[in-house]
Amino acid sequence: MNFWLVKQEPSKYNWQQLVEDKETPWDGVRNYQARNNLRAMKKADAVLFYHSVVGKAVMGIAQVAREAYPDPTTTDERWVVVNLRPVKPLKKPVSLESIKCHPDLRNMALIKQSRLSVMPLTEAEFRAILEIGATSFK
DNA sequence: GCCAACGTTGGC
DNA sequence: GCCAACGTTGGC
Repeated sequence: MNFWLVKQEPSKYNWQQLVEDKETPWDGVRNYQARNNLRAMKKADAVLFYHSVVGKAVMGIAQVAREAYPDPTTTDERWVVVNLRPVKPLKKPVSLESIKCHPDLRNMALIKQSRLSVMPLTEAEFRAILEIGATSFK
């Protein structure tokens, strides 16, 4: 299993909407690096959902329900989406501030490359965030 | 609202 | 292929 983090401004699409939708295509990615990460996602990979700009916190755990396929919101064949499904919310959202304070998370792409919207995590990073969020995950 | 970081575009 | 100009993202 691989570990990922996706981010979105909650005013555009947020964790609560994902919970209500049960499953959603992660569309609109228009950046090659992020696109390549989407392509590398495998079914059942774990994906943290981060709210950027407003909230600035990891809200919950999702999983890949469907691997990359062409983005239905464009005819441009360069772009792809995956489907995400909510797994569980974090007991406590993990703020950007607390991520920055954690010694094992200082090298996360979230911090080093703040504009990237889809990024891989190491398992250690994934586990550390769950620990801060007081949330278990098998 | 500002600005740094970064990506894209287009002229040469 | 280089680089200036411009646009976007996202933290502060």
